[in-house]
Amino acid sequence: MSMARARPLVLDPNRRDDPCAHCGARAYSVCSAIDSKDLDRLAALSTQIVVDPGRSFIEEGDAAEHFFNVTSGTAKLFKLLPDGRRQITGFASTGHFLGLAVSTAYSFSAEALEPMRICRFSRPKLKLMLDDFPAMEKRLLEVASNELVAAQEQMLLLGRKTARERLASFLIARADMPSHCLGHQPGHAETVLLPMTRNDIADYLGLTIETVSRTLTKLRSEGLIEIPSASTVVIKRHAALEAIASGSGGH
Amino acid sequence: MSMARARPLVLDPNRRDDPCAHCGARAYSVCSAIDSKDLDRLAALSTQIVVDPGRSFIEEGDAAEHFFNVTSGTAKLFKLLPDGRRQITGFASTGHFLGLAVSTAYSFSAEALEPMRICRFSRPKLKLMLDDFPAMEKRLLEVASNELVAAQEQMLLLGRKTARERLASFLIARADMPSHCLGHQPGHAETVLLPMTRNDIADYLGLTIETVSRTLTKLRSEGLIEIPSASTVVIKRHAALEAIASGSGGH
DNA sequence: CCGCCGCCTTGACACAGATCAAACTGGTTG
DNA sequence: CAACCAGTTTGATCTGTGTCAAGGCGGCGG
Repeated sequence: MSMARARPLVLDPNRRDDPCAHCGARAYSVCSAIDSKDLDRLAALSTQIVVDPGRSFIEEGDAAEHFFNVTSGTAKLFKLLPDGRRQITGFASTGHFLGLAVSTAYSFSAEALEPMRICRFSRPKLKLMLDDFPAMEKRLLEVASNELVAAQEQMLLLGRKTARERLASFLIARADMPSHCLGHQPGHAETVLLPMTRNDIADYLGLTIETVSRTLTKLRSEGLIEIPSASTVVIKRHAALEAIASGSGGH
Repeated sequence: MSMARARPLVLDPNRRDDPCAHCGARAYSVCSAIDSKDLDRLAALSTQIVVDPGRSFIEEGDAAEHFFNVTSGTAKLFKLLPDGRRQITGFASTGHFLGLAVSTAYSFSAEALEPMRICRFSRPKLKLMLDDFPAMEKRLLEVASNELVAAQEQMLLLGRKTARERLASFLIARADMPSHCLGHQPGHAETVLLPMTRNDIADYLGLTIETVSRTLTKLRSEGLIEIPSASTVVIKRHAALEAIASGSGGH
């Protein structure tokens, strides 16, 4: 490839050189708090890893030795009960920071849905570095606060919304997702891509796969959405769907 | 009172002097990150407020102008749907820090269950002060991370546990609560006090009041708990209850 | 001390969503 | 291109929890 010849150093596999400079997630991630001139110090702490779909890279209960920063792709984060019941607590895509759990063990598992690139940091080393970069600590607090708000919203969904409202909320949330999470323009996307299976959606929304399927079929038959393929939903009536999602949609 | 004469300055109502020094929550709260010598600066930013039971002090959607630190008493934190369905996302008692929401508006409401004393800070002023005290920022991140873990556990409960498991989890969590949340010795308390109504428990666990009542009655009839009064539960078989809570309790 | 009122418990029944079962679909392999 | 397979859809039935309704209990004020 001609690009290989134009920038040989970058592609040289023996040189782990300046990964941040070419990181697509940098602008959206916690790293944005770090000055360009200090990036090499951050880069020195990081290891780039690749995770294939279906592969886990965090196992609930394991010693929490690393922080992770998703560079591309999507993962599902989940907790299990001993009999196999599963709750997906979120999906992590480009820019997402993982591993905030305070204790010494991870409190959830993470598995790739799509091919992923992840930037991995030694936990103790990054913690030390945080002392020198309060701006990054500030950014982490911001991120954690945002996740907390999202978690509370999800509790409302799981505790009090109907299946119909849960699906509507899920689709609206996906459609309103920041553009870098999947490369489309900002604002509502009317086409929503679902990299996860129906089973994952069910485990995220506290439902069964059959209820998810039936409810989507119903929304389609009412003209609110179209489903050109199992992993693609087109939102036809965004406002109506939003009304359902918020709990003021009737039925 | 003789104490009044011994320390007249403290009790002088016109002197808002050094509230932190006598704050019972200090050791457990984010303030523990602040050196004694800097406490006066923190105290200068704070206003002590008292909230009667049933009174709200945070209203979802209102401009987020303050941070709060619970000094004594307990509040319920909740979100509402337009038709009145309610999800309680947590209970905040002594030492709890509130108001982390990033956006400009609160994402939940808070209402006192018991008489409360709260330490209130101006949001922008405290944020400025954080720049000078990275230790406090670190502490806040710790707190937020802990809450995130708790929120994920609650999602598992709301999405995947049965009514029986939810009640068991709730009672176990209350029994294992840090001692400063209600003044008993550390470790399991076998006597659990419930300052909230059955309705609040129901809205916290994503159930109805009737199901909460019936399920508690059932646990009692099985000899796992006793219910000397509506607001007191005595755990008779902690291990068995824990097994149910974790999802490996049979039935 | 009595009566009221809010909260809690208990019972009978209904229903949203779970479970069990079977057929369909689209992509992949030999 | 046929057979397969994982994931999805659809159908029939069941059930845990919700809903509606009727007491019971305990604390507070008069």
